[in-house]
Amino acid sequence: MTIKLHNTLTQQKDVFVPINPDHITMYVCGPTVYNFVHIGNARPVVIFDVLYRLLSRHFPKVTYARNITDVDDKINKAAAENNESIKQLSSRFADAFHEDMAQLHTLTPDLEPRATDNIDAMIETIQALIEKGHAYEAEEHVLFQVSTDPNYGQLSNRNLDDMIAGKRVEVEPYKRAPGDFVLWKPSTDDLPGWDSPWGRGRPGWHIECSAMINKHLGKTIDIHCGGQDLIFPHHENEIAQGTCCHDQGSEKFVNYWMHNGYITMDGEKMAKSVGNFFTVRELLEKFPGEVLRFALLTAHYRSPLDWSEDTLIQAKASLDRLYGALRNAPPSTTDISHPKIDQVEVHLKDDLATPQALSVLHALAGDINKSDGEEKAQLQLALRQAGDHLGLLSSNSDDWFKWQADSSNNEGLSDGDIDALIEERLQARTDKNFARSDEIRDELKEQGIILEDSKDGTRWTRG
RNA sequence: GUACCGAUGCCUGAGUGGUCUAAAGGGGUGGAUUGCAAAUCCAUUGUUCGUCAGUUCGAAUCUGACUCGGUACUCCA
Repeated sequence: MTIKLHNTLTQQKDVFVPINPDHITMYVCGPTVYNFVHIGNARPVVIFDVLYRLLSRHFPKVTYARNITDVDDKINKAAAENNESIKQLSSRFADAFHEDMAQLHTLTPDLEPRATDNIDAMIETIQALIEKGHAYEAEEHVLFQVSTDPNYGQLSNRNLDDMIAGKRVEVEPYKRAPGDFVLWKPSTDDLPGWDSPWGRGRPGWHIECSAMINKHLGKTIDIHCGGQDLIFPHHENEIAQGTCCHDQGSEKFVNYWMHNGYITMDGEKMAKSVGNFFTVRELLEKFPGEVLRFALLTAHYRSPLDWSEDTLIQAKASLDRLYGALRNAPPSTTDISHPKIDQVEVHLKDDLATPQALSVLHALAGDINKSDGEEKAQLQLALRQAGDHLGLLSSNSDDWFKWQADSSNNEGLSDGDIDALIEERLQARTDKNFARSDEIRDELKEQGIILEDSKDGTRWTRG
């Protein structure tokens, strides 16, 4: 019954014990919206969507928050280049992000706070940190003084002495110690800024999450998720801010920290800065979103997942098999119980073991293909429901097999063209004119259309 | 320098002391089915888990060394 989650704080799988079983709180670090997201950015969104679905099945209320960072130096730069406001730029890419994530069948978070809507909360948090002696002003900046937090380094399992200060980036001269990080920084007139007790400026990167969690979810939340690359410094700094701003500095900020592994390309981390990435948008031109989602779930979320064309081809083939088992399934929304649905749940409750959960889906598909009648119908319902636990198999199976890349341009045969040719072929077959019949089938195959004859007629698939 | 992760069969990818003669899918091969196909079903393929030592009655799983690759200490999911 218990749910186990890998907690970066303890570096092991822990039994999930909620703060309040009647209301779970989870927060996922969302995108900085200055361009289209790549498939690596999509991984946490899909993975923690599975977590959200799981928690929602086991607890009466789950509040899932995912922020949108809409002020940041990369945004400022991009907006300036386009000669538009950061609001215009960030809104456009936030919309694009929502569209892309919808294609991946992810559920909408309950809250989606934006940084620029929460500047006041950030200023309050910074003020509290100054009052409690954890932050100081220097040259119009406000900095967090890391040495005042004895627990600093707890999440990333490192101590300041072991880190080589300024190894890769120059240490600013106004810092008291190299590890101190910016809470607030001044803006010149040409940059976005907000009035504050320290002059016109803008927030540092880490403060928004701490402040928004505090404001929207509470002092201590159950689960905080994100990519591994956020462990340090982002999440380490969030903990420092999020605990030190409270009266009881020892109050926990987050009970369970979950981090997903990287998507790699030829073994190397996919990253915008490296340039080795595919945007979700371009991948969606070639494959249905569900294929991307499935591919992201084939590996365990903490393992690296190497991305290639073959990854998608194999994911598509697997989904074809599952949807094949659902063909001619009776429409129904009835909740049913089946041991294999329970098996899926058992795997998901074990730190989101999605690969094992997917293997159960395949077992169900095999059962379906070997059964018929009422038993088959029941098994199909079970597969639909098991798939729903993973956010999969919600499409109509006929639509699935007729999915067409680039449906906007009219290259290739329309559904009507195909049906007409099948009609002609049927007549040829009735006449035992197999030469003509096979000719039509070969023509269609040239166009990527695969035919399947059965006693109930001929159906087709875009391969 | 410090901290950390990975290396599994043709491919993707589970498995962290015995039920592993390694899940599941993809791929290959043979058979059933089909006018022929496709889909489906059945069978089959891979004694093998980076290397070398060790612990153990027993290791893919634990320990040590090594090799290779990657990550963090910059922005990053």
